[in-house]
Amino acid sequence: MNIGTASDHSGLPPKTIRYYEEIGLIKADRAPNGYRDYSETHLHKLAFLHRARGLGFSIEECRQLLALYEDKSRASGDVKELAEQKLVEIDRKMLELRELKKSLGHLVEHCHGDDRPDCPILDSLAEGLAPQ
Amino acid sequence: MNIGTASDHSGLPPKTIRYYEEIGLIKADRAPNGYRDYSETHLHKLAFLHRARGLGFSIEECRQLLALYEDKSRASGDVKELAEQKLVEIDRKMLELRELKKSLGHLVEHCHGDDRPDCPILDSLAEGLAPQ
DNA sequence: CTTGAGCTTCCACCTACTGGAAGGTTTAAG
DNA sequence: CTTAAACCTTCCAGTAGGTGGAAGCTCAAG
Repeated sequence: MNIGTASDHSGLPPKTIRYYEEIGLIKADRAPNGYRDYSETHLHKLAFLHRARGLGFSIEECRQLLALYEDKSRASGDVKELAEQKLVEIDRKMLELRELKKSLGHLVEHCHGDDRPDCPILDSLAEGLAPQ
Repeated sequence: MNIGTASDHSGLPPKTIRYYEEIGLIKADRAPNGYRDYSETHLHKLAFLHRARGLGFSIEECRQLLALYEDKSRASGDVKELAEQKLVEIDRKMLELRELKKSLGHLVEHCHGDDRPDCPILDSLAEGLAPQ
């Protein structure tokens, strides 16, 4: 499948997919005409990259995460350790999202678009910090 | 409080804090000696920025999110709409994190660092895609 | 067989930092 | 008091991760 279709399915712009190939993150096959050719497996990896990057994982982290899915890495105990470390990081991100959501939800509830002058937002922003 | 202390409390490197000031994202007061001076409110915003950036929100999105907490924005109905739109995005990110976690958890469970050649990872990666 | 969409590479530009130099300030030790 | 470490300042260059656009090739439709 061509890069445009792969783009549609993965959510990544063609430019970005080419860039990822350029930096050795994910290499496409080539059709006889020179066009990049993507398989379902490629699609999965691209969609995975889209998700992971959108969640704040760096390219290097994505490279590690992708390595987890490659045969050569699966034989090593380091891999499991890396995955577990990423799981901890994911839990932290989920917690942060919950806090962010709480802050914003608070805003939506209490500052409902009229001229009410009081806003408890900074309080909820303060989550986890010393009180003012 | 000085930039170093603000850095310790917010988790953002001093360089990044200065950069955020340079692009007009968050402006510090100045002490008589010319040093930047941060209040608790500044700290909250910096910690908020740290969280939001780490979760994949762009600088421009962070600028919008910060605007939600400023008086001038609170009088507008657009603000509520923006916040609700961000809430949808946060829910999506949480869902994606759960999927990512499922994939990785699967890996940790089934590929336990020995030489087992079979791995169901690409299946769980395929979450939401057409089957291979 | 031409027109347009889609692909290729290459190069420049953009965003979001990050490192380092050069120099002023504050703190703590001698 | 002074000197050294650990701050802080600005400025400038470099890096990471794309993104836009030009020039040119390819493919499917009319």
